[in-house]
Amino acid sequence: MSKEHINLPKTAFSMKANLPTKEPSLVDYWDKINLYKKLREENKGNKKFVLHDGPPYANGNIHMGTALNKILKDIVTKFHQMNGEDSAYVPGWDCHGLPIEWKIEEQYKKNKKNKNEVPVNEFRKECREFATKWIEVHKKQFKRLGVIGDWENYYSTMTFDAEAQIVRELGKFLKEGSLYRGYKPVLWSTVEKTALADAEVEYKDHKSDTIYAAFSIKKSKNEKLLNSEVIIWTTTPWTIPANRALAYNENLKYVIIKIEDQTDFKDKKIIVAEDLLKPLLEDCNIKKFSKVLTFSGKDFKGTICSHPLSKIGFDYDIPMLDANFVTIEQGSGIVHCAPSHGPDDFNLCLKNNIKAEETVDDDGKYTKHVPMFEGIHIFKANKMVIEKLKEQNKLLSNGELIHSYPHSWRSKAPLVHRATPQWFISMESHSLRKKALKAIDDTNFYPNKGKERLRSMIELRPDWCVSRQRVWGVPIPVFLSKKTNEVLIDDEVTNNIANIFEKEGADCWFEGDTQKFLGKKYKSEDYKKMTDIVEVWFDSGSTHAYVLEKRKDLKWPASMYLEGSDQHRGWFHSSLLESCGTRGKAPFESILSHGFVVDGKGLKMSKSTGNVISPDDILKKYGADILRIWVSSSDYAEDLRIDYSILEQHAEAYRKIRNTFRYLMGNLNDKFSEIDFKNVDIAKLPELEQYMLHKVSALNNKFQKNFKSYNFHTLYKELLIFCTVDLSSFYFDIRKDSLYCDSKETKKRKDCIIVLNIILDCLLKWFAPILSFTTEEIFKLLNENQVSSIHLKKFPKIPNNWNNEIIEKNWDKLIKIRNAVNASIETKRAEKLIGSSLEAVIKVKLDNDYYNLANKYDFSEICITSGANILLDKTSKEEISVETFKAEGEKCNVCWKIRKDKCERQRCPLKK
RNA sequence: GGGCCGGUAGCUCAGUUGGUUAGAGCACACCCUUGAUAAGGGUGGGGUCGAAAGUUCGAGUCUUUCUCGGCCCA
Repeated sequence: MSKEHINLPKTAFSMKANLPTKEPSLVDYWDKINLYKKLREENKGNKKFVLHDGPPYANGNIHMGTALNKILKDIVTKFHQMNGEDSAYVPGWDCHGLPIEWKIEEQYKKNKKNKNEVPVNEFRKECREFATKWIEVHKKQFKRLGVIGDWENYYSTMTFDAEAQIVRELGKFLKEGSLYRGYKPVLWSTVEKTALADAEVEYKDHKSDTIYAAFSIKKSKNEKLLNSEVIIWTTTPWTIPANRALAYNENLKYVIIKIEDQTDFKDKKIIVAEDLLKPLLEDCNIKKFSKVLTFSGKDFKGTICSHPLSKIGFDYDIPMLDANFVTIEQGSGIVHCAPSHGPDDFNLCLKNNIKAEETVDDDGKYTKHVPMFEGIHIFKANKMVIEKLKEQNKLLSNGELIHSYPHSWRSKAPLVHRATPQWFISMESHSLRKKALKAIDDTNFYPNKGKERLRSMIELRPDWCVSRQRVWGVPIPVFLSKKTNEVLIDDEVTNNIANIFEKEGADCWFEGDTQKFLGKKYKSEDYKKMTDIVEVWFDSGSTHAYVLEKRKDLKWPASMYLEGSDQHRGWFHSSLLESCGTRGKAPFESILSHGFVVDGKGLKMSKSTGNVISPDDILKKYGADILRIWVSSSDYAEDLRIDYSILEQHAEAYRKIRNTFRYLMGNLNDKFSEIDFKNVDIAKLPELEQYMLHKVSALNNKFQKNFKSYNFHTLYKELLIFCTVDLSSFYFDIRKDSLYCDSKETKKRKDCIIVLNIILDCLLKWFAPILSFTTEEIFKLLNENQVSSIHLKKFPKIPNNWNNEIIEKNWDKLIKIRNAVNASIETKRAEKLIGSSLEAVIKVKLDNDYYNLANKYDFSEICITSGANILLDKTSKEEISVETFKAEGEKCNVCWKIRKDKCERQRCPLKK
């Protein structure tokens, strides 16, 4: 019997995927048919779902984190799209800011160019070109991942309309009065000559000089303290010249000891916290001493010291102030305060009417306010300070300490706190904090823990410093009166500036003509133009204003913001504050945050560890669909592990899914016919088919549930299990007989074909948001003449009557019998009695319950054996017991069953 | 250093309000098949639930401490 007489599967859908070569042509196809535009046209008027893209920084190739983020966004967008919503996605880029500026400066250094000699706008132009270049690179890389979006009309923070709107937004804070000019120590880089944002600071080990220095007590209400020296410890000796106060904690106990060693301090009385005496004695190598007095910190009240360098120009009163930030963790229990060089110091001094002044300039050199040290760089001053203290007999000891210290993320240079004039948005003056906390309450978080995370940050954060002393960004559009030094607040001016920016871009701010910004109302010679720029978090925090509000295809607020969990302090945070400050509400209805990509062991990826995998590596080796499976199958609420063995595993799962599709298509001979689900006469189908449709219905319910809660990894797993367990090893295996051997006209086979069509249809749609390439490859094969896309389709609507719990219950039991049969067959197979299950005949003994159900079914079909006997066994204690025998007779060349008589099929070659 | 989150089979994940011998898929091993064939089917092994202590009749689940990892902050 030749094989032409049976219907073997035939399909053009290859088993081997070849994704790395096939996928790029599908990207081209989506471009060619202009898929994004089609999606918008076909969904016009539908309920909008807007996932607002958090702009990646236009700098450098994408990494796994970016890929994860973009794929997740694309999956969410596609799910909503196929759910029947108008799910617009407009990608954007963050362009201003220090990293790009730094890149250009690096190029200058290479070419021996001096930044200060280059006109500002020439420099800005280069920054703009740099960002533009990377946007194009990113665009290609994102599209390669299968991300569908409005790539032609993307947004960026550096377009003229964005720059203009940022000015308008800032103007709202200015007008309201919550934007104020303050004077605060900020973390300052003397290398980049700028204040740094929190996000721009890295903490790493640094070797610092440490000193124990002595401040003589000048005046005290407590006579016992007189003639003693207060000891302070610091890791920044260079701040001693800026010292204006000492801080103690009134809850601590202090002790006066008299030093008896033969040193400069012989016979001197020093004061330290009692709990820190022991380590201090060791550090300072003090062997002989006597305790003079123990007293409470409260006794310091009103005490005035003199500066240790008082005899050489530092003739200040140094008051002792109570502060609870003083602890016994390290040091001496008394902290030296330089209000210009530390936030705690600054606040304490401010409270006590001690003003911070400019003690260090932009470059890190002491100013004229610091006698003796003027012009010296602070990082070179430690030695001098130590020397001078020694000369003045005020240095108890000195040493070195390696500790965690803030550094610039770009230059890696150590940072300092430096008091500078800065622009702040107040958290309190107009209840910004309160509004933001309320807005968090009104937002849905996926996962829920994000809510607490954002809330605790908003609760604690200080006023928002929005100014930077750099050039690549949006200028802070403010004028100060030369006479009064007051800020000019006039809507007309702000709007005028914005309108000019809209036409010319923000570059014109740095050109000579100041009058054009002031208009006719004010004279340029009366006003000073500010040169600070707006920090980039304000730029990106305002995207909702110049993207969501401005574009007709989008909506405000966004349906969702979706970013890595670090953005609780970043974009989620700044967008929330900006929007609450200007609109009183959050610019998002929900926030989805995902964890970080780590290696297979859960460690963070880094060049030095050598565990970095780039998206490009994966695309070349596996293809984007494997990467997309990795994204969907991982729990994004936690960190996501990736390495080649994990990818290999997902590639294996992909092969199973691909083969499931291949089997479906093969048996349909690539002729897919769209079935109208509503019109399926389900009652007329065989029960197995009814059961499969019930499975489809149940899966659909899970699918909907998991999609709505954004539980993609559960959703994917359900789909995968359906393919492997329900289809491949069960339904396909059983129906192989009918599909291959029955003639195409038989009802049984036709009914099966209907179900195969339905399953193919559903699986294709369900998988489309995840396996965007593979489902499109299949869709194109099945619809050769159509200029369409699987991504234009909607999820299937499953009729309610497909759900059939009675059949489910029954078949769960039948499958239990089937499993028992398989186990029995396996024992005979191990004994080498039989090979294929078709060589077996089974005898199944069942208890009453099982028998009443099972005797209506043909178990040779369900278990794929050549014969089956179902018997009632009232005596046995077991519900199910199975015996397997070797089938006797001849093998039918068509159905491969072994039997003594002719089978029911007409083509059976066996004689009667 | 502080805050938050997390650690369940080799991998990805389930494990309801504490309640029988801790589950699934994949991977692995062995067997079968050669009419889904670089496929398919069957059977099976594999976990002191990060560690320790505690609460309890009973802990993967609650408490404490430790440890490892991640993010954020200093």
